[in-house]
Amino acid sequence: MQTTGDQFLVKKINKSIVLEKIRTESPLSRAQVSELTGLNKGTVSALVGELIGDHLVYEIGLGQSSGGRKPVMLHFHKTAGYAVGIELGVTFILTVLTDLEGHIVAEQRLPLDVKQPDEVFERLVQQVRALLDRAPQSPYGIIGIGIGVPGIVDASGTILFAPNLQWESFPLKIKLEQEFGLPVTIDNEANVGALGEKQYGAGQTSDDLIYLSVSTGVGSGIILGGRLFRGASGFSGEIGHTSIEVNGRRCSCGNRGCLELYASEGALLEQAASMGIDSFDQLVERAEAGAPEALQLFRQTGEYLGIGIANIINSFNPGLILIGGQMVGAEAWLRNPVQRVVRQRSLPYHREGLEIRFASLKMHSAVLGAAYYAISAFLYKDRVTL
Amino acid sequence: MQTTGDQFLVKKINKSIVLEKIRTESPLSRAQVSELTGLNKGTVSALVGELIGDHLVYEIGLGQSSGGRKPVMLHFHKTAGYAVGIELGVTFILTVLTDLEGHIVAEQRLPLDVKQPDEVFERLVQQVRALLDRAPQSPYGIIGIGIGVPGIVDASGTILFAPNLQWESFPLKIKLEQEFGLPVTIDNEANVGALGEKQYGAGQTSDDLIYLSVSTGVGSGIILGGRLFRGASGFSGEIGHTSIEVNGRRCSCGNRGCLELYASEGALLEQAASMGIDSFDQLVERAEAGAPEALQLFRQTGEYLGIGIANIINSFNPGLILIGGQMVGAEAWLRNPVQRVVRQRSLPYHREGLEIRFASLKMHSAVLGAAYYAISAFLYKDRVTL
DNA sequence: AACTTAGTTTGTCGGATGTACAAAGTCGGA
DNA sequence: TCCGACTTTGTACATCCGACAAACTAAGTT
Repeated sequence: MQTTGDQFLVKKINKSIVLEKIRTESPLSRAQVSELTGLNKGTVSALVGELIGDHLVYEIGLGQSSGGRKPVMLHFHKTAGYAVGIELGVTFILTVLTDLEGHIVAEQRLPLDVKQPDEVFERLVQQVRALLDRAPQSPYGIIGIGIGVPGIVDASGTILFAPNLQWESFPLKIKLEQEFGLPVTIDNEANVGALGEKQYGAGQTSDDLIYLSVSTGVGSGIILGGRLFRGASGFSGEIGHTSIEVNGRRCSCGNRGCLELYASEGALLEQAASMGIDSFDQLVERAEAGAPEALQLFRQTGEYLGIGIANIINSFNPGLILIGGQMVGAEAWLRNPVQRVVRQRSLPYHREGLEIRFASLKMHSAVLGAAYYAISAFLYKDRVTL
Repeated sequence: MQTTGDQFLVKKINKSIVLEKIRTESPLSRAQVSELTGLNKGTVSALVGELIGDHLVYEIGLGQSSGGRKPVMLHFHKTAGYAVGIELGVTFILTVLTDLEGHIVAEQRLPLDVKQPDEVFERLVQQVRALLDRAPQSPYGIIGIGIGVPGIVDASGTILFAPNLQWESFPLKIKLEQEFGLPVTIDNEANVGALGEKQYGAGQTSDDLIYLSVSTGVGSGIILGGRLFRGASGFSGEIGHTSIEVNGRRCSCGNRGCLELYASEGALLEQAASMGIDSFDQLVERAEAGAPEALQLFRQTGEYLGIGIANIINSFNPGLILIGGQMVGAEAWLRNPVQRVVRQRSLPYHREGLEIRFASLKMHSAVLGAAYYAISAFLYKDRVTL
């Protein structure tokens, strides 16, 4: 039984449209909203009235006249509530408190030296609790918790498998909801990163974008037609485990020649070990100092990354590719080799109108995406998009 | 200015839902439609009344009573109009006339020995004209022409590039519309093939499926969330030109180690040449006779295909992979190697709930998909889906 | 006769729309 | 500087449309 149409549906649609416009393009007057959306002036008036009652919109005062009565300018009420965004990393927990526009009002980073699920969960809870204490008063208070994790998550919010944490079947969503009594949204780190960049970062211009999260491994978040594409079971985007070398090295996943064996932080450090380097930051320092081996290593990584990206371009024909994760720190040395290889290997028509950029939120793509997840779940609870 | 909601939108949505239900699950009574859709009985009555007035639904008579008044059974009026479906191949033009349920009522196949755009276009027009003459009388007559082509098509219906036909920038849609004064829909052969299998063939069960068209090259049609995904500019699905071998052979596309150099009819025939074989059918004959070299060739092709498919699975997490194109003729020898390699190389969670099948419409996937394109454009002109 | 099921009719309700209008401006000319 | 003409903003009100619930008719079964 699918969603059918009735008057309530119509109202939900229109109210969402009005809120969305004000949220993304404020300040706006009622008249401008009517103009921009095509909705009747009276309709806009009524809906804005409700949104003001909902504390989601407020009047900021009079604007400039353009030859007639002065307009009443409307703003999105970004402090009507706050969201918690979490990135559960392999070696850290990053938590932020944001307003409804995704501005960070508090931030905490806790290094992680343990991996046991229950231990980690306890620290996670502590972090969130500390953050909640710092939340300002607001009409709605904390509206939800969003979290990105380094693993595969099913529809019920259970982490099925997180290789780098060595977790299996951990019902994180349910446990967090029980702990805090707040709505919890959870997804793969690459998916929330994609969402973050699309909403607040370098991805705002494109509706068909692929966010590549290049860290220990290579994951991706796929946004098609403006929406996150999760695949049939919610596991889409494991681009790090596509094979680019039929008889390449064996990967822990069972496949051979996986992209992330050649183009990831893990692959990079493995090779850098022979140079006596054991962290990404060290390697970046060397490159900054102009060490040829370091530069060569980055160039090679960029080239492999370009191969993976060309494959994505030919398959998906996205409008934008965003490179994120740890690897954004090496943008200076990666940019050219990536671009060159993509130019060589992708199809000409696909390349037209395509952009390749680096994530602009840097280390915050995922936390902000996670927070936005919670925010959009709150703002558009029963939203219907056409 | 986006689509906003009003009463007309509601009606369009509901009318589409009712028609869709009757079209796909007839015979149904009004009461059953109400039950299945969740729409009020009165609403269904009114909408069915209109659909009957539109000649799209008719009453077939009384059905079985289940303890009360006998229901009036409704049927989709599949002969209210006819659609033309065309597959423009490299060596042939296949045209069909179908009713609105996609049943073929007339079919023509013309071998093509020319490639010049104007020549081909002329023959195409002749074929269509001959088909139109054979169309039965019906309330709507011919409702549209759908066509699948072996190349890249832009949003305006221009064939930008068709390598195997050696065409560039040919405005096929506009020319056909001028010629026949009928609505024309046009898309890549793999995309219409995907649509055909999804609608009438082996893909009816899945909303996230990838149709692999394995013929001279390897293309794909990607259906996500029940809709065809075209990419940012409409060129998605060139999976044949994803690289599976970094330093593999050069491909005409500029890339190296492209999948279709290893797993396509073209690749197969190239290798079969040394056996004195120069057509796909000959190779199949040999395999049927049990010739070890032929069997080995198919096995190898299946293995490479499996590698490409594993990459697709890990990237997209589809619910179903359909193998179509010429290669369906070799299902018997391909099935096992493909399955084996996919089992070895795809991620376990992605493999769960995934099916790999061969296209069930065989050579008709594309024509029927093309016809369905035209049919759905007619039935759901201003449809809005939620 | 009592109960079921199918389908229609009728009145109600919610929400978008168009029109009219009041409020509050701008602007140009005397 | 003042005044009248015109603009723009936002609200009020009557109307229309379509879904819905409930009552009702029709036609069966048990």
